[in-house]
Amino acid sequence: MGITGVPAGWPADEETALDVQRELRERLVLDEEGPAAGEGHVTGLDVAYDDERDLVAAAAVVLDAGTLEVVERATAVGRVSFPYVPGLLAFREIPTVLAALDALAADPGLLVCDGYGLAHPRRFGLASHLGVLTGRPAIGVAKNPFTFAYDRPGPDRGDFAPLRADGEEVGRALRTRSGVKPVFVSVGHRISLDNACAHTLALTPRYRIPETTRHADALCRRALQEARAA
DNA sequence: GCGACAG
DNA sequence: ATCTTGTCGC
Repeated sequence: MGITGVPAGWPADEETALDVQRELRERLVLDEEGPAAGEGHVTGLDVAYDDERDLVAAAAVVLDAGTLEVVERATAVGRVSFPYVPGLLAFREIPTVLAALDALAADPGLLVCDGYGLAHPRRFGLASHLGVLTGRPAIGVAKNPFTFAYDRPGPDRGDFAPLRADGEEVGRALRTRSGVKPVFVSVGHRISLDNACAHTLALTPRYRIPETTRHADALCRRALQEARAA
């Protein structure tokens, strides 16, 4: 396994990235229910950075949606492809994430991203971008509210409050653990918001953060450490 | 113009 | 994201 280079033609400046975002947005599919929660595979994706050494490590962990047991794991190490710019996170994370996904032999099923999908300034966050590029159903589960305002959801697991933008529900602040800060769920591609929330609850039997993300987070950090040593 | 701002 | 020990609580 070598180091994945930044793809030829990958946007290098914000203006170009915004153009690409606008183009890909047209391919977003929002009229599908998506796979049922608890069935098939769910794949967690996450990325760790070392900007000092210009290194990025991504992890993809496939789980059995019913048992939440690990089916397969893959990692990829690459070069930083874009600076962090709120609203353009996908351009920073996607090249290496795609490399990790390509290394999988199993069917990824639903892609679970660490970030947003439709709940995005231009309705095309990381989860939507990755969904369109792979053609797969995808959801975004973020740990922070980004720029969206929301009413405090009820105190129990399963309670939620809409994330609104221009009067429309672009996502939900969903309580995955009673009495604990909610997570922020939004549709990425080819799935409904209700179903995205059902999947998120199915993935959080014990912790606030989905099992998919927890596995991917631990794995990409380990991969980054190994890349530093090499 | 000044902050806020997924990871 | 990342820099970072101990510590309170179930």
